[in-house]
Order: sequence, then C-alpha cells, then structure tokens
Amino acid sequence: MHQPAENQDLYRFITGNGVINVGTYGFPANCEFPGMQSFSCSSSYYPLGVSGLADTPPQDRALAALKNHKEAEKRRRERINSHLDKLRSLLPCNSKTDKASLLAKVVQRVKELKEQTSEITELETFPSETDEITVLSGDHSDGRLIFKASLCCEDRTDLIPDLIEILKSLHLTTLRAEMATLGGRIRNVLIVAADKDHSIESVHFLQNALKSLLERSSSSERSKRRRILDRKMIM
Amino acid sequence: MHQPAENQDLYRFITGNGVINVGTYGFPANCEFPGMQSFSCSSSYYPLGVSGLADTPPQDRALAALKNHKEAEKRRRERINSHLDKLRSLLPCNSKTDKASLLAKVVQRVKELKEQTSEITELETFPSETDEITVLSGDHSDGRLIFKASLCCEDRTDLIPDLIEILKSLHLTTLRAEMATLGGRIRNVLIVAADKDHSIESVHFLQNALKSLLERSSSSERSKRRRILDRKMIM
DNA sequence: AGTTACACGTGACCC
DNA sequence: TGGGTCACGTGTAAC
Repeated sequence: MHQPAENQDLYRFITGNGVINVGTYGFPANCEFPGMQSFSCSSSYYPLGVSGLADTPPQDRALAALKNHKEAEKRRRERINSHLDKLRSLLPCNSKTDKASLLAKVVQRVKELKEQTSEITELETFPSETDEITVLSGDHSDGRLIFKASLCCEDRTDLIPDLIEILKSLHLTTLRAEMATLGGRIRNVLIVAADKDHSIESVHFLQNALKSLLERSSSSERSKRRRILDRKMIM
Repeated sequence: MHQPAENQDLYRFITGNGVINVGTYGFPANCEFPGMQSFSCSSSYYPLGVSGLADTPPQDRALAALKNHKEAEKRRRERINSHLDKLRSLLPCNSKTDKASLLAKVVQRVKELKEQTSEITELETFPSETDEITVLSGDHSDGRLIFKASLCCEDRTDLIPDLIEILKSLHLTTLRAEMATLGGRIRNVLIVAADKDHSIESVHFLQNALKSLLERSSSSERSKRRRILDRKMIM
C-alpha cells in the first residue's frame, strides 16, 4: 500500500504556517507517529480568542475537510478511469495499453469513423422503393452538432410542411435540403444543425419524429399503391 | 503559480530518514528558504565510508533523478491532456467540459458509430454495376479486430484464389464469406479477423490489396463488357 | 462555505 | 539500473 506524505499540510495548518510549535519541535513533517491525528495543539492557529469553538474544534474540521477532499478526488479518478476502461473494451487493445496510447487510438478511431460516415452518407440520393430513415450525427463545426437526416417514403403534399414542423419543434435549423422524386416516391436528405446545448440524444428524438411521420404517411389512403418489396430483387 | 510541498522528501532523503540532522534542526520540511537545493549536509545518509564518491555526490544524483522523474511525469500528463483536447475538438463540446464528461461522450460516440457502421454494412448484398471496395473495421470481440470487407467487380475464375492469397498474406482469418453473382458480376462480403497485434492500419493494407486485385481484374480481356456508368442513373 | 475539477510532485512498481 | 506508467494526496482556483 502506498503511503504518501499525508497530513503534513494539515500539520502545518494546525501548528501554524512554518512557525515552530510546541509538541512538534524538531520533527520532520512527514514523520509519522501513532495518534498524530488526535493530538491537539491548535490554539495558536487562529488569532487569540477566535479558536474557542467548543463544538467543532478547528483541527477536527480541517481533518474532516481533508478527508472529504481526498475521497472526492479518489471518486473523480475512479470515474475517469472507468471510462477509460470502457474505451479499452470498445477498442482493439488489451487492458495493459497505457492511457496515452489508448487515447491516441480513440482519437484515431473517432476521426476514422467520422470520415466513414461522411463517405457513406454521400450514397443514396435517389428515392428507393423501400421506406427508410437514417439519422447520422456528423461533423460539429463551430461547436454545434450537425445531423444528416435521410427520409425516403411515399410522396404526399403535406410531407414537407410536416417535416418543417418537426424540425421547428426540435429546435433544429436546416442548413441544406436535397429532394428527389421518382415514380411517386420522394427522398429527402436534410443537413440540420442543433444548438450548442443539444446532446447526442437529439439524434434519437429526430429519428422517432421521422418514424412517426412515416407511419402517418403509410396509413394514409395514398399508399395503396403497388409496392415493390425490395429494389434489389429487381435489379 | 502552484507551489506544492516540493523537495521535502528529498530533504528527508538527504538528511536521513526522520533523523534530526545538522542544518535542518527544527525546520518544518515545507519551510522554504533560498538555496535549499544547494546546501550540502548529506554525509550522514550513506553509512560512513560509502559516501565518498567524489565525481557524483549522492545528493546531486538524487536531485537529478527527482528532477527527471518530475519532468517525465509532466510530459506524460501533457501527452494525455493533448489527446483529451483533440477529442474535445472532435466532439460537440466546448473546451470547458470536464474530463469525465468528455470521456463519457467519447464512449457514447464510439459505441454509436460502431452501431451505425454495422447497420450500414447490412446493406448492398447484391452485386452492383459499378466496381466497389469498402473495408470497415467493425467489432472486436475477444480483443481481436474484425473487418468487414466488401468487393464488387467483374466475375472471373481466378478471383477467389487471388482473394484467399491476399487474406493469407495479410494474416487475416476469414470468419464468414457471402458471395452473390448476377449478370457476370460478383459481390463478395467477407468477415475477417485480424490478430491481436494488428493495428487499425491493417484496414488500409487490405483496402490497397483489394484495389490492386480489382485493377488486375479490370485490365483483363474479360472486362470488355458493356459497362453502365452508374446504377442509380437507370433506376 | 462547501463542492468540484485540475495540475502537481511523489512513492511504488515494472521492464 | 534508469525510464516509463500509475495512483495517490495535496494546493489551488472557480463557482
């Protein structure tokens, strides 16, 4: 077990800042002896007459504060390290890879995956025969999160107004919109920006909203159209 | 500037472990005074007769070691923090988000992107009219990296042996292979596993190898077939 | 004032 | 043995 120079600043705190004091004379600060925490010689820390708080002696208060501080710091470390362990399990590396290398891998991976998704989202601009929703959280220039939302479904007159309503209710601003119609079907590809305070959860909100929009569309009368099951099957 | 209780353990080291010594008598260890690092009273640390190394006095060696240690640790901290800053710039968060929250976001993002790519790679099982190569690094169950490699090109008899040769040379083991042929074209979807020691760079090696395979194929006589420029244009 | 997060120097441990 | 990483307790600043 590791034993650092614990309590030496408390010692200084109790005995007065660098002033040689009764009971500690000549002892190096890190010299440990039993009962160190319970010996009392603190009357000289506060100016005379201030230290007379009988219920909570200053050295006890100081000790408690130090203990809290120590434990809080330990919790913080554990929190950080648990996340690092999670990342270790998420990436191709064993448990012995050191923190810096692990984080380097993480950086590389996040970059790589970002490229991938932006490449992938270049595909599929024409409407397909199958209903589709994809919401990808992409880049985040100047701090705000950018989504790429793609929606492919039956075309209907009130689709665009509904879409606009959804985006407005989710406080998303549309940066770009591409639309393509073919044979009664429509594909919308939207680039939308979320506010700075939006979390990554907004992706799911948008996804659910679009899903309900699509369900609304498919339940309408207009969708009694001949449906080809899978575009790929007729290639 | 922060000034911790520096050198107090070196002080103890030099003056002897807890033993009251000449020149330091009665001073608390954290009491700072000018020239503390240069005063010499170390002849009592080593047993008598051992400390007579004229070229490298023990306290200098200790000081140098401590200095090195301190600086190395600082470098390590800086390395880790620079990676964290990089991640901060890569994710939708400002520079004031604390380490633990940042890492939580990173974990979430890596997970999310992993799901995305695995979803996306479900698509496109039938051969298309355009030549395509995609290599995606996906999951890594039990520590080893799993790739999904997709190759779509003209069908030819020696394609599969060539493919096997490539995988063997890159020390990749094939877990699953899906193949589909249609109209003289073939799509191969391979799930391959890399060794534990493979880095993420293996993705690019595989990608390049497949690219050369594809070029070999297109330069052969068999590829004088009518080529439709883009599948999407004839939808 | 009490909490929170960070950087720091240091002892322990491992090649 | 140095050169590296890690966990720890602590000083300090912000809120």
